[in-house]
Amino acid sequence: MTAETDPETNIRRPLTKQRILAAAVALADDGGLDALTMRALADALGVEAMSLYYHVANKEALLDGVAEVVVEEILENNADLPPATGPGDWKQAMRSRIQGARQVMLRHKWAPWVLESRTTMNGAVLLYFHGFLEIFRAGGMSYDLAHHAMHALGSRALGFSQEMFNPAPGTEDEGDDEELFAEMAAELPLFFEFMEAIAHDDPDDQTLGWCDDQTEFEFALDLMLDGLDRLRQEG
Amino acid sequence: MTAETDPETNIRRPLTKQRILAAAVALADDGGLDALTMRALADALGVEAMSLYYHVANKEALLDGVAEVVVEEILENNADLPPATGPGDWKQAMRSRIQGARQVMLRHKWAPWVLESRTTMNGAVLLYFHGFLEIFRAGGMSYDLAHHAMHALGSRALGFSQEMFNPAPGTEDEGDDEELFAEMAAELPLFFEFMEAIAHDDPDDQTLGWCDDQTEFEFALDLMLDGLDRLRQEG
DNA sequence: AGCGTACTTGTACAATGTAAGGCTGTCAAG
DNA sequence: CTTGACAGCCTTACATTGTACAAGTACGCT
Repeated sequence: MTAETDPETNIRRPLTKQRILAAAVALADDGGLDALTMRALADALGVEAMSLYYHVANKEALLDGVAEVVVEEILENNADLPPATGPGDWKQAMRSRIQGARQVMLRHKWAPWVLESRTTMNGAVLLYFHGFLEIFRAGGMSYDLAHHAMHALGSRALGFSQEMFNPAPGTEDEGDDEELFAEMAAELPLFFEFMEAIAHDDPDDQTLGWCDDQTEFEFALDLMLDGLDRLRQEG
Repeated sequence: MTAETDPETNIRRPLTKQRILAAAVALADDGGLDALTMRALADALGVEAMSLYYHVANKEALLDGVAEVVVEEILENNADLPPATGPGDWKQAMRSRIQGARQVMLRHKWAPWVLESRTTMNGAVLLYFHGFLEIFRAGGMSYDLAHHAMHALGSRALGFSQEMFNPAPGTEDEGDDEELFAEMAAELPLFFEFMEAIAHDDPDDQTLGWCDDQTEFEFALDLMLDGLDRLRQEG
């Protein structure tokens, strides 16, 4: 099976890094990160595994590329958002961009893991954060506060809050936790009441894991933004 | 090489799950997570790889166990901390426990990755969060607010803020980022000023990655705690 | 036609997790 | 003491993965 000619159009369509990355995203979208192996990716492109290595140094580099594609998707997604004009709307400007990022994460539920496993930045990320910087400045923050703010937001700035103990996306093994809860509730009195009180279901699919639904995400986000705004006012 | 008898004491020391987990932690401590393979672990215990499977279902189960050991270490580490007595000191009680957790994370820099990759909870985690629940209640929070608070704190509750783009612990590939920064600074005007303004070195080894030094951690932590306290007062 | 460059493939290997079944020592019951 | 059963450990083997290496193929240029 050679990939020189596309069987449909019969036109030669050489492999490119872009095509590879796009295929990688698609592969992960249906099948999860585990499905993204070099062989499977090559297969999806009608090519042998080793062919990928001409365009991509190794798998880490591939994931770096995938991460960049995802952030670029955020940038496109947010392209139409109005800029911040001053201290009055910096918070709203941040909020809408972060929500935009979150939309992209909901499209690619594996993306948080890829992003968190990257060790180096890339152009898209820098651009993305540069946008935040503009907003912080428009809001009248010092560089120092802006810097703290970015770190404080952490992964939330990219639209997700990587919580621990998320049942793997796709699989339904939440049952294990339920068991444990029931078991411990007897010994840990508060937990019983607690579990009763907070029982909340999640009808829509706005979840990125255990309890990380839209509501929780926004709660924490606003907590941060409000806190930052207060610090900003204090100078 | 059979493991029946310990060469030193010449006493038979059977494998146990505890010994395996302890060895796993030690292995990861020097060598990182990559060094924690079933074969290497078996080697460290003077045993064959497959012997581990009698005590541990598979590698996922091993990591589950390791995660639990780490949280148990936090619990021990925090055992002596005074309880919260009321609304006046709930924040301090939280703060000291989270700092305690952070100490443990600094001892096991690989632990954040293990914890974040777990999909199910365990007894130790439940105990740990139960302690928080007691504090929240002592502080006069509603269960609902307590619940939000836990999620908002997220991984910070366990002593780390898993930021993106952390140079891998051990390796020094921060250079890549520096390059990128320099490259983009020309096009992104704000960044130049920004980088100048925030340049901060990190003499002590209190870091868990890129900029996640003690200062940043505490900044975000206090932002959250202060915000929560405000919500608490508002009822 | 021939040649060099850009791209692709075939083959092969090492590292890893783990399935399946065999070996061995210990200990209780006969 | 013998016998059997079982807990604990090992041997062998295999599938999956990333990727080194070298040889192959197509295509533009002279």
